[in-house]
Amino acid sequence: MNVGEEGATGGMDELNDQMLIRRQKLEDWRDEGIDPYGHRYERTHVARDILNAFDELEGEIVSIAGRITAKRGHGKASFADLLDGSGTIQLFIRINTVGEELYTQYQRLDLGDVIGVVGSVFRTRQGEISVEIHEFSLLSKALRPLPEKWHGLKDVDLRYRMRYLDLIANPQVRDVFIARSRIIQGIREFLLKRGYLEVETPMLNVIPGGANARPFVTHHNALDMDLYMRIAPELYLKRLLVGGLEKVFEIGKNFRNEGISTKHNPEYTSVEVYEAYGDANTMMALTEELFAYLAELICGTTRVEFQGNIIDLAPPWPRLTMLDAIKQYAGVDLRGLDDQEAVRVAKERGMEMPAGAGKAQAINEFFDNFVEPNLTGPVFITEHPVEISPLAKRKADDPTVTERFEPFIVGWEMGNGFTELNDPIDQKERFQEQVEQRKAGDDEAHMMDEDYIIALEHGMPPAGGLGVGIDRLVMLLTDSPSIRDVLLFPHMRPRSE
RNA sequence: GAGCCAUUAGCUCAGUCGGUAGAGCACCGGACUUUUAAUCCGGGCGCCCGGGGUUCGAAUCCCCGAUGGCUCACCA
Repeated sequence: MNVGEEGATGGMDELNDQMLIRRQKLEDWRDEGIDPYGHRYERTHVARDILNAFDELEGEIVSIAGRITAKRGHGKASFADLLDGSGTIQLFIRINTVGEELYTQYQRLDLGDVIGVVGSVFRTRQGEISVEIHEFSLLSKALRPLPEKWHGLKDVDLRYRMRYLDLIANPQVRDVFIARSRIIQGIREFLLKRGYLEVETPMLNVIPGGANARPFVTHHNALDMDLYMRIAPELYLKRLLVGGLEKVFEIGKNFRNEGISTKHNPEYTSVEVYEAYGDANTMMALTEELFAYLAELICGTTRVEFQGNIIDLAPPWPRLTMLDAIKQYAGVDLRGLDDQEAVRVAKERGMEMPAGAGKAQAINEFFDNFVEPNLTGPVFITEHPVEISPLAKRKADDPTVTERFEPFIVGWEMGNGFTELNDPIDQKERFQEQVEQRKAGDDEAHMMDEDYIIALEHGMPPAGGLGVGIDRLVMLLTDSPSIRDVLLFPHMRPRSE
């Protein structure tokens, strides 16, 4: 049995009393020659139109449609609430106006039924803008009851598995997903306006690249070969830079075969942006402007409230190198230390360092443990060690670190960007190091991508690149503490037994 | 993967010391022609997450499992 057959549902083969009664009503409609699953319905207005333009519409005949979410009967007159895509409006019906037959049919309607209504706009004694029903059509008979009207649907398991009920019962949930849509639209408009070209690259990869992550494996039957779901679009997008598409971006899903948490879902949405002849600084400026633009768009201000804290996204954001950040938050200066010394200091501070670990790993550990949680931000963390940045260009005056940056806000890494490595020989060596790490058991290390090296060998212009996790951005701008709150259908284990 | 917590009616939740199941909403019957968590009268809901065990007796105690949440780990 799966959830579609239990929980809010009560089972396919076990109909509870309410479901039996609704099925009986379905037959009653059919017996009267009425198809309880109607067809197209011409609407003149949605609920919000009527509420907004009452002065012009008072006394007018309108046609609306939606789901009945409440009924308040008074004998020979009744009220109901009708929920459509724009909101809720009250319905009113009187036996004097519609006659006994239609009134009886109205009384048979259940909460959850979808109806179309033709009626007149008026305001009740209590002052509520309403539509008095002249006639109505049953458009869809609901065979299962709605969640409770006052407390809504609270069970998080049901909210995620049966998101449609969540959307009906909890209006603020709808607002989050409307905001999500506007954010993605905002990103697209922001980039298009600046001359970036939107492209699509493969999600089925022969070699997954562009990130350190375990991929999902799938299989192509006709070719009889395994393929990987992409973990990032990066290497394809940079091939486009080689091809002369100088400013490109892609919005889409990435798939990572990793743990699930309040900040991680196996499939998530990112935007990646590349600009030829730019560098990390170009992309940091772009990031600041983009985030500030989106905050204004969604929140009306760059001062965004997240879980009680105010975060000001107005540019410019401070920049802090990884080593300076560690010095500041951990009180340890790793600058000038060699591998052995750095590892020793890390161990002294209680971090586990695997055999063969060097300064780069020590820096990474210090950063994760002491720095990251403190980065309320916004702040750009820069100059990551070259070992953990295999696609980023080395800093001109220090080849041990890269021209890389990560925007941090509320302690989360919101993205990643750098001056792109366009030296094919250096890139090949970096891949080779990754392959060694893979052999040593790191299944998140990169694979060798010869085809990508060949592309670089044709000459890729110097460029800046940026990736932003859109889900986390939506969390930030909608004050949502869990990634599941911004994914319509977050990944859930199937219900067994 | 580990720890903690949760799972009882369609939904939201109570359930005492282990004595065999309750409330509100929803539903059903009745009253009510401007209510809005409508109101009033009457009614019955159930695989107490699943499986074992202890016990005369288990929603309750013990063990195993499932799903979810949080924290940590993993992970950008």
